[in-house]
Amino acid sequence: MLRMTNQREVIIEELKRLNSHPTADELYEIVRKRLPHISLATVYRNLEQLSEAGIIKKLEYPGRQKRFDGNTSEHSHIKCIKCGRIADVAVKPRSDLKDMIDDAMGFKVLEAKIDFTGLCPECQRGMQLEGLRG
Amino acid sequence: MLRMTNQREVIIEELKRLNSHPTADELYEIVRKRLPHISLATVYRNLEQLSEAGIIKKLEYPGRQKRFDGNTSEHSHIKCIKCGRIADVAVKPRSDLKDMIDDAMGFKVLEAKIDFTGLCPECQRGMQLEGLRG
DNA sequence: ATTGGTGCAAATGCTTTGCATAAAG
DNA sequence: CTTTATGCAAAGCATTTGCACCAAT
Repeated sequence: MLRMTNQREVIIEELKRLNSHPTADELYEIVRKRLPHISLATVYRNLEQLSEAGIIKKLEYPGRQKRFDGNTSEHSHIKCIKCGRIADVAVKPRSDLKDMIDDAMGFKVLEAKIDFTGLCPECQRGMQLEGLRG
Repeated sequence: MLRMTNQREVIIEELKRLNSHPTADELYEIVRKRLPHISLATVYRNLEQLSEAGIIKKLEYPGRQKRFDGNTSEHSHIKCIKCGRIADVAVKPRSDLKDMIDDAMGFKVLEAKIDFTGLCPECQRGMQLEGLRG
């Protein structure tokens, strides 16, 4: 069973406090302010275990780093193609997406989720500036 | 501009011939039968350039390796959570998914796609066997 | 006392890059 | 001839792991 260590407690606290979706190393930098000797491996191990336990959520998107969410309630995300930032998104009630499949080639469909990508407000501004320059 | 080298030609040919969605190293092993001295780096570089040029498609899913598709026509995929295999999927005509967003937090939505995950026929069988054993 | 957790450094796995040489246009 | 491409080996980056020590139950 999971034991409540100091490290684990601080990792949970800090992640739940944030409403962003940090990567393991971003959270490591935050947690380090309270526990200067914590190891990055500990952060990785805990994020993995805590998401398995359903205490946090692991957001696996294509690209480099995984991101983590302290908010475990059902909600959708949108990811910025430029900076990788992830934001929460409110989605209208919808009919079951799984019904949209006509032919799944013998697969057993376990999950069907909408994957939004876009540009965050910051990167939209950045691109306008680039346009002015050249 | 892209030059047509022997290596590039064989990479395109073999990928378009397949109806699977190989990883870079899987395709490398296939191409190697015709070009034994080709480098894995060449395969990676070409897959990147060819997908930028729209000649093939890069499938970026969470998890370990990227996969590539010689079929560039619009179609959906489903990925097996166990073995990572990707299959094509036929999806019913649907209203614009982008309209499902109520609040995108200021993001400019560029893409909204349905992301299916499931178990491929082989892995379903595998799990039945495991069930009998354990 | 007995697990499970931690810090560290090293290893891993996929992918990218630097560089000298070779081939395409 | 001037790019662009290639092969090789080395580097990169996010993540995982082995191991000796430490701490929670």
